[in-house]
Formats: sequence, C-alpha cells, structure tokens
Amino acid sequence: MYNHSSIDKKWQKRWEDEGVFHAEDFSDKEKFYCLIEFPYPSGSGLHMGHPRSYTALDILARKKRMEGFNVLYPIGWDAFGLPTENYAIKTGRKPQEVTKENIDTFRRQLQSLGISFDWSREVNTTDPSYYKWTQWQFLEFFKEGLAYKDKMAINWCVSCKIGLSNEEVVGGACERCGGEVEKRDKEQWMIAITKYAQRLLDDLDTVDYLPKIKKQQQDWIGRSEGAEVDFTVDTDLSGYNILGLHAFRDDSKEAFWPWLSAELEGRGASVTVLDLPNPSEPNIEEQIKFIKESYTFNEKTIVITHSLGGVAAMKLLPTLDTPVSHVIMVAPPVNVELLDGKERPALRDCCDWKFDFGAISKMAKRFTVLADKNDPAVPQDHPVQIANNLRGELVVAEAEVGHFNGKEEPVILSQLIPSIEVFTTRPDTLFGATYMVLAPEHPLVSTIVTDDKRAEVEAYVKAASKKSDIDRGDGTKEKTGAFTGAYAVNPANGAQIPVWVADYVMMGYGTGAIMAVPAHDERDWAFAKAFDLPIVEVVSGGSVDAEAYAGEGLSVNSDFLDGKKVDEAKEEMIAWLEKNGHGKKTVNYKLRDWVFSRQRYWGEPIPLIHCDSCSPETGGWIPVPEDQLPVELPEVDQYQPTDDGESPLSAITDWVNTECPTCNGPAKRETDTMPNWAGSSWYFLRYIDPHNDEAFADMKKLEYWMPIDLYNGGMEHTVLHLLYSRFWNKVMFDRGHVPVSEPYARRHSHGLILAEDGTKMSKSKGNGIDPDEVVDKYGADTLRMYEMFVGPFEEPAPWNTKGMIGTRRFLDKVARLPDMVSISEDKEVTKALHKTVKKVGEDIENLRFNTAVAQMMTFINVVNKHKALTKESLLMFMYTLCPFAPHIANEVAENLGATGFVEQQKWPAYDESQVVDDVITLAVQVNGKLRATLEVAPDAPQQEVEAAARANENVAKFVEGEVKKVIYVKGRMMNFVV
RNA sequence: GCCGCGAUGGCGGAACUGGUAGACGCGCGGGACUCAAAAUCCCGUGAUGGCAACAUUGUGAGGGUUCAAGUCCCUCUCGCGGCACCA
Repeated sequence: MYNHSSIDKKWQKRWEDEGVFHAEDFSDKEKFYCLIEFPYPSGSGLHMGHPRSYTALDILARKKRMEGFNVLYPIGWDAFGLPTENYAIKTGRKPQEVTKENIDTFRRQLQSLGISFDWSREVNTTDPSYYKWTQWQFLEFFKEGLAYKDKMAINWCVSCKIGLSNEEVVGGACERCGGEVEKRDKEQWMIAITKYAQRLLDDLDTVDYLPKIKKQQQDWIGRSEGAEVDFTVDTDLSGYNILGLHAFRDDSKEAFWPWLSAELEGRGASVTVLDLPNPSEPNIEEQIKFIKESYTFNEKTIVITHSLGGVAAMKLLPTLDTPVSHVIMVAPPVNVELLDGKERPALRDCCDWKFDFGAISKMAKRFTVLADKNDPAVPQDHPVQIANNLRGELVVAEAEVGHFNGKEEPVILSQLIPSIEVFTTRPDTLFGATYMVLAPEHPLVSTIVTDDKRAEVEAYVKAASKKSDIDRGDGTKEKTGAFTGAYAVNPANGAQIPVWVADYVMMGYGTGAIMAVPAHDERDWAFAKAFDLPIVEVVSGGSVDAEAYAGEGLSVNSDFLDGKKVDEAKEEMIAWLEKNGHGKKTVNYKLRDWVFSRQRYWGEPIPLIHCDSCSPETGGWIPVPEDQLPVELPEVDQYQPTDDGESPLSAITDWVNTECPTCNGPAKRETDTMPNWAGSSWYFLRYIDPHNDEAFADMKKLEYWMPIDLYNGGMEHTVLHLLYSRFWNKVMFDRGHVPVSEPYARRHSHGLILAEDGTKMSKSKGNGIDPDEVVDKYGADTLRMYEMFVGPFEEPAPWNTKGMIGTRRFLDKVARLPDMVSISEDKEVTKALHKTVKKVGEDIENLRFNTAVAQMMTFINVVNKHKALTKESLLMFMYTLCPFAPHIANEVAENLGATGFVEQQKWPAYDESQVVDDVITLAVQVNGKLRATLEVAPDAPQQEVEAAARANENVAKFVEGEVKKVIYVKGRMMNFVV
C-alpha cells in the first residue's frame, strides 16, 4: 500500500510551482487546444461525472505534451444562472458570495485530481472583466441587426417566474423545475439565429463530430424543402360599396385607386373615389361637408383612406347614424413630426393628432389600421391590425416617385380579398388538397370567418389558446377544429375548398397554415375522417380509403402531373406555380430565433439604453458606449423575481434611470439579463487571451490557437450549447473578430457516470458518491484510472466502488514494481512492454481508455509472472502510465533516480520488431468447428501447417474421407472442409 | 408515432476489415503464507455431461448468406437517447 495522500499533494504542488502545464502563446511547437465544457459551480460540489471527461482529455493533453505539442488545456467557471440565484434567495445571501464559495470548492476539488489545467488562464463568466466582453459581443449582434425586441407568446414557468426558450421546455414542463409552463405575451430580446440556419447546417460538413452529434444538430435545424403556395380566399363583394378617400398625392390618384378599383370591381363591388378638396392645407370641416354631400353611407360601405384622407374620416365616421362595414386606414398620419418634417398649421389646428381609434372602431364592424408596428403613436393595445413598415414606404417617402411598387398594395387588397399562404413539402399533391387549415393563432382567422361562424370559431380559438403545449401536442392526437365558413380557391384546379381552424396546425412552423391533402398525409387523413371531408387520391400505390398513403407512386387525378413520379411531379408543380404566380420553391427550418432575455437578476445585464427621443429606427434602443462597459450588475439586497414578470433590476430605480448616450437626456436601462448560454458561447475564445482588457482576445493569438482540436462534453449539450456557440463564433467571424468560422474541429462526448443502482446520481435519491471521499481514501490516481477503465468513454457507466478497488490494486502493484528491478528481463516482458506502449498510444488517440488500462494491467501481470524487469523498462512503463496516473508515475520515476517531471520526458517509442510474436496460436477447425490449436510461426507456409494439423490426433479424428477444401488464413486459422 | 444507438458469463466490459467468443477487472470457489486475521501470491470459474482427454451447446428471439457470423442481410422483442401533429 503506497501513501497516496502525500504523493498526490507533493506532485500537485510541484506542477503548480513550476508551471509545468502553462501553455505558451506563439511557440514554435505545434499547438494542440483541447477543451472540456467548463463546469457550472453548483453548491453540491464536483459530481463524479466531471472527472471522467476532465481525466480523459487530461490523458490526451499529457501525451500530446510528451509528444512535443504546445498544449492548451484550460478551465473556468460558467457561474451565472438560476440554481445559484435560487439558492442565494433561499438562504438570504448574495449570489456573488455563493458563487465565490462554490468556485473555491470546485477549484480545490479539481486540483486534488491532478488534472493538467493551465490555471493561469482560469476564467469566470460572472467576473465583470469577463462579462464586459459578453456584453460587448452582444452589441456586435445588435449592430449587425441580429438582436431585436419582439412581443411574443413565450413559455412562462409559473414557479421559476422566468421566460423559457422553446428549448428549455421539456415535454411541456420546465426543464429546470419540472413545473407548469403557460403562455404569456412578453417583450423579449431575440437573436436571429435563423438567419444562420443554412450555414450552421452546411458547415457541419467541415468538422469532425461524432455522427450522432452531427445528426442532432441537423435535426434541430430541421431543414425541409418544398413550396410556398398562395390560396386566394374566395370573397364575394357584391353589394358592397367601396369609398376611397383620396387626399394629397397625385401618384395615388393615377395608379393606386384605379388599380384597387379594378381589383374590387372584379369581385362585384362598386367603387367610389372622392378627391378631397385642398389636401395640403386642408380645412377639415370643408372636407367633411364635401364627403357628406357626395356620398351616402350605409352598412355595406367599406371605407379606405390613404394617408391624410384618414384625418377627415377620423372626424367624420364617429358622427354617422349607421355603422359601416369596414374601415381600412392606410398609413394614417398619426405623428405630424414624422410626416415630412414640415409644419402644417392647418392640420395642426383641425386635429390634435391623437387619433381616436376607439371611436372609429365603434362605427365599423371591422377596422384595420395599416401602419408601422414600431410607431409609438399607433396604439398597440387597440384591436387594430398593424402591418410592418408601411408608413415608411407610403407616406414619408412622399418625394420619391411612384410608391406603387407592388409590395404594399397586396397587403391592402388582402384586407378585402385575403390570400392564405401555405408551406408544403408535397407540392405534387396540390390537386388532392381538399380543404385548408389555419392555426388558431393565425391572424387571418378573424378576417375570413363568416358572421354565422364567428361565435363558434372564436370559442374554438379561445379554447386552443388556453391549452398548454402538452395538451396540444401530447396524448390522443384526436383532431379538433372549427369551420370558418370561408372558402379558398385551389390554384391548381380552381376548386372551392373549405378553410378550417384546427390546433393540429402550429403557428410557429411554416406559415401557420396548411393545404390539407388527406389522401397522403396521416394527420390530414384523421382530420378529414373526423369531420367528413373529401379524400382525393392523387398518388397511386396506397388504398386511401383505409389510411393515408405517403409513399412513392405515380400522380393520378392531377391533370398535367398524371403519370409522373413524386420527385418529378414536385418539380413540375413548382415550375407551374412559379410561372402562374401562385407560389414558389422555398426552404423551411424548424430552428426558431433565440429568446435571449431573462427576467432574472443573476445574469449579464443587456447593455442597452432606451431613449424616447433618439434612434427611432431601433425602437429607441441605444448601445451603451464601449468605454462604459461593463454595465455592472448592481449589488443589492433584494433581487427576487417579481410576480409581474419584470426583471428584478427594474425595481432598482437609480440603476435604471440613466442618461441617453446620444442626447444626454433622461433614459432608462434595459433591465432584462442574458441567458446562461451567453457566457458559455464564447469562453473558449477568452482562454486564449484571458487577461486582455483591450479586446476579448487578441487576433494574433486567436489565429495561433483556433480552432479547438478536440472539444468534449456531455450529450445534453450537443444541441443547444453547441449550436449557440457555433452560431456566436460565426457572427464574430463575420464581424472580423475571430479567424475561423467553425470553432470546434472535432467534437466528442462522454457518457454519464451513473450511481451504483444504474440510475442517475441525484441529491434527492442520496445515491451520489463524493469525489472528495474517494480521493481521500483511494487517491486521485485510483479515481482517474477507474473512471477510464469502467467502460467505453462515450457510453454511460454505473459507478462501482468494489470495481474501483481493482484499479487501486493495480496501482499498488505499480508501486511495488521497483522491487523487481533487475539487470535483465524475460523476452516476454520486453515484448509485452512494447505492445503496451503501442496499444496505449493508439487507444489514447482513439479515446479508448478502457482498453488502454486493460493493456497496462496485462503488462503488470506478465511482469509479476517473471518477477523481473530492467530499470529502463520500468521507466518506459512509467512514461506510458503517466497520463493516466501521473502522481504515482512521477513518484516511481523519481525513486528510480530520474530527474525532472515525467511530463517533460518524451513519449516512449515502441520497437516494431518487439510487437510481433515469434510464435502464435493458430486455430484449426474442421467444418468451422475448433478442433485443435497449433503453436506455429506467424508466417508459416500452408504445407507445413497443414501437415502439422493433420498429424493432430483430434483433427485427424474429424478429417475422415475426402477433404473438399482447406482454407488457411495466415496467422489466424486453418479450416478443413470435409 | 418517427429517427438514432444498443442487447455478450453472477456483474462492468473485451473481440482489428467476418477467422480460437468471454481479454482486463469485479465477484465467487479452492489453495499457499499466518497462531489467527488483513494484505499478498497461486489455481479455477459461460452452461451441460465426463476422473480426465474431450464432446455438446452458447453472444436478446426467429430465419438467411458463408468454409466460417457477436460481427453481414431480413423479421421481431426489449432497453436507452433524441424529436414529437414540423405540413
């Protein structure tokens, strides 16, 4: 029994004192950057799983150093996040303190394992000198137009009081606490990762990841090719009278109104366009009088106003006796300053510029405002329809010639004749589309629903919105839905098909609407059966009365596609759609934009300031200037999450209130913080230059070290963390801050260490094993070796303390080896040694540590058999063992008189002639069954072997009569076929 | 439901490109040393039959290809992981 405690501490101190593992920037040696996922320093201390990954890469790092590489093997702390914050709240302490304590524990525990980290490069995501650069990089996203704020239905965890990204909702429940998740509308910072979807997919071809990891990335991005198809809602406008109020712009008069009239008259409407008098200096009373004299309003009236025409309408409409059918205001001039900068006293006098949308909406069955979503003057909470960026084109660009550009007009027209855009991967089945379905959240639902169906549809939509994702996605998959009363036209054959609302269609994918082809889609088939909708077969090969058929076949009932194979038919149909303006080829991704806001305290503050009077183009958001970074997290006593879902930071008024960096006026800080994923998306860059305060890392150093040669981590991070960090790196690459577009040249993953009962180690089950105890009782080398020996690195393995004792016995045998040192050794020992060096070296490169350990055990067994080996052989073995059990290897080497560290020795070279056997055991089979074994030279000629085999009594017994064939595989076996 | 991976002694696991299945370790049985124990060392250890040599059988189940299958092909069962009405 050797004394592991003193040996462990002695060598750990020496390594650290002499900086043996410090990586050198710009060395002449070839670089090797190996990376483990840095730990989250939780309060429960190091988990048994951590040493597995860290030791594995430590072995590789140590071997690479001995092979002459300049190795970077760094460590740090991913320390922002909920568990610490929750623990701090519970114990009434500050997250800063708790974090520091946890890190100290983790550091001590990791150091007790003798991992060859370069501790001089330690990073900590919660350190202001680190998150300064996280914030800086966020601003790079912002400047690139990749960060935007959007109101959206988010997943809200009721118990954590936190918004969760889709990725953090597992089976409809919160990933962290397992609690209930509901939908809530919240303004969130989003990052447009979807813009990088294709590159994130394509560049997987350039990296070496485990196939299953690549596949998970691909599946998550979820690319599918297909077509976008437009279905026009069949709208009958006969009996309606459209009243256009024209003011102010001549080009509208010449182009817009005639075009609109033609479109609407084709649908049976009559159109009246009134030229309002004196539009640029209007007298509103005069205009109203003119309208009243020229036109009689009734309930079939549809009012369309354009720009300044809205002013008169706004005053007039609330005074009418009868309500009108519909009012559409296109870009009403809701904010005079934004109009064109010109003062218009006449307008100002007649109107206070605060449109009373409420009064108008009472006079119209439907009321639509088409205006800029971001215009603060447009009341967002009012039930008006908001379109994007319309005002910019239609009003402000007054001086520009010809606003009639074909981009905005369809939006206007679609208010009266809506069209439904769908995404399909099967355009070849368009002739089989017998109905359509909108997601309950689809904005067109309320537009197209007919009056007699409105109540029913509204009730259905309301019920759907209450359902959680579990109810919608899980369970019976029984189809529910409601008919809107509206019909759309199938562009392929002109057929009228009913439009339904059903929750089996998701707003989040594609366009939120589908064409349903029940004959060839399982879900559509089930829905059609449930609601008795027609099923039309358009691909032959199945029996669509019994079930949907999604296989190969030839098109039928499909006019010009008939007789074509699926792939061919898809192409033809896309060509047809494009030619006739009904759609086009498109690609869709499952990947969603990244919800980047958290309403919690313990995270990086988002470094933006909101000013009411500056930067309207970004919604008033202004980056904190670089020289004011980092925006430090204020240390406060109260940081509990709020019930209303606002960030705790919003309550700290003297932090929130600040100055606008642009105009120096009063402004407010953004109070949301960043998600945990932020700091971990780029930490590998900081390791390269951890103390730089001019940049997150020096470009020259990045060029030297990047990319990472091997990155190892858990399978649980192979989707999100890997994707986010690849994306983050690509954005930095595009902005010229990093030299490579893919950060990880090779990615591997380790299996979990399970508890002795084969389940996950967990606090609640009390089945955890404490690394401290194991190190204390058995030593660091035992723990390291056991975790390598326990099974294949990438597969989960149950902990077994008894099994670990076997590796300790092995190390005890190692400690006794010096007693056997002698001036000569048996040939078998020499051969075993060289074989061991060869196999261990190869196994390390292939990350097959378990068989490397087994080989070293075999070697010891051979030595023990002969009880003698030379000092040189023992040293050579110590060099081979050192990556696995560095403490004892160094100790034994030192006791043999070696100076310096084993880590500074050269990795041993094996002698090729020593790894081949002089004599091998050859299997002799008869009819494939083993009958004897022969000791022969590996390259013995067939004749000789055959003679020896036939001479064998047992073989001869079975080889009676004619031998049909003799198969001889040199060095392996001989088979007699009789 | 779909996709991926896996299933080998009492246990964790080996087995290159189809060529002696069970390396290595744990456990178990026997023995040596010891007054005794611990530690250490030696022998044995898939199952069945046999004193033994050896024979039969054996890698989740069933079928196939091959001189030869844990390994390749088909069908199925179970387990693990991922996705989950993704149009």
